[in-house]
Amino acid sequence: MMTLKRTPTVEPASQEQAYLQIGEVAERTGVTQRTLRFYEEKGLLKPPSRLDGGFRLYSEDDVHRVEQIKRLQTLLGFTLANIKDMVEAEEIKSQLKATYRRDAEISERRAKIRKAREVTTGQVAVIDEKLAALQDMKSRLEEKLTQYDGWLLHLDEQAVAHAK
Amino acid sequence: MMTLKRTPTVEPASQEQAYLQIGEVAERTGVTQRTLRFYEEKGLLKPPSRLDGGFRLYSEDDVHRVEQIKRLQTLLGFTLANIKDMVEAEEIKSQLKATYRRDAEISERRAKIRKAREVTTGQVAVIDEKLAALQDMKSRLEEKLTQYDGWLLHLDEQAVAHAK
DNA sequence: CCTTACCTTGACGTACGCGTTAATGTAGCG
DNA sequence: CGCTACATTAACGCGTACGTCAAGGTAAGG
Repeated sequence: MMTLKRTPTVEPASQEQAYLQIGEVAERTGVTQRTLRFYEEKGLLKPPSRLDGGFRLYSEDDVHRVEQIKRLQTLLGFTLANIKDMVEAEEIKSQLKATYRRDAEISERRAKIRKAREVTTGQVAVIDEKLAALQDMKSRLEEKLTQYDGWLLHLDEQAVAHAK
Repeated sequence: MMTLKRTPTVEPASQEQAYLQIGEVAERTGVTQRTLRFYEEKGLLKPPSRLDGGFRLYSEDDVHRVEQIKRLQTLLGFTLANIKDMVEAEEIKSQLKATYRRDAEISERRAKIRKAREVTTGQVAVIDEKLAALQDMKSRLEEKLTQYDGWLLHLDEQAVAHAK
């Protein structure tokens, strides 16, 4: 009894990344294991490395990725397809860092960066739309609140008039 | 040929509301007729009045309602169930105006208003969360943009160095 | 009365985002 | 070696938000 496998399974060799199994990632991100596999299947998470037995090994970056996805989804209401486009734009960043210093085809690199810039600009535009809509909503709601307060005051007056 | 039923079908008696059939509403709001019936079925739209033949007759208010629903859904990512709660809170406002001047049970009216106030306050809180998340996202993206710009500048320098 | 445009109520179909078994494999403790 | 905790893939299920027929009724012009 009291078996408890509890340790993260893969200790860092010495100063490398601490890898996590799917259960740990699920716990830390608040999503289910099913969801993690689903995201992988849908291309939202790159296929993680595997332990010999086939167990998935995630990095801290993957954890942040998942958190990012969840924010985009639940708070901002993007679809997974949308989010996929966004994270793919992120991939471009990594690609750019990787290809660095092979200075043949500089113009190609410039083009890629420009495209990434355009994508990001579009995302900002979408966000600005949502911000505007939210602020509009908020001011409407605040108007309602002051209206409610006015009514309550009015009722107070009536009550006083009634009591006298 | 050239039959064209085109007129809104129900002319205002003289100064009343101009009522619209479902097709017109669909066109003006950009949703399908199916969606309008679906919203009605789900309680998001109150059952509209009907023409003798059974055809639905919508008011301008209904049109605004639909636009509101669509904003809440597509821009803010609320579910229809959520939105239903919100529009039901709106109903309370109408109810309150209707019941006005039957001053029996003032305290009951006060309670209803307080509850509506609470609901609205909750909605504002949700919106504030989303606003914060969006602003966070936006600043991240803007950081990325300046990073891209930096890279482009860097590439320019390299190109110059290469050309000299 | 016929045609045409517009509407009605079912009712089944579909895409998305996972949930939930089922059947099975693996890692480590005792 | 066996137990147990944890993992794997495959596949069917489900709630949401409609799409898409099907079969037919209605309004108005010709």
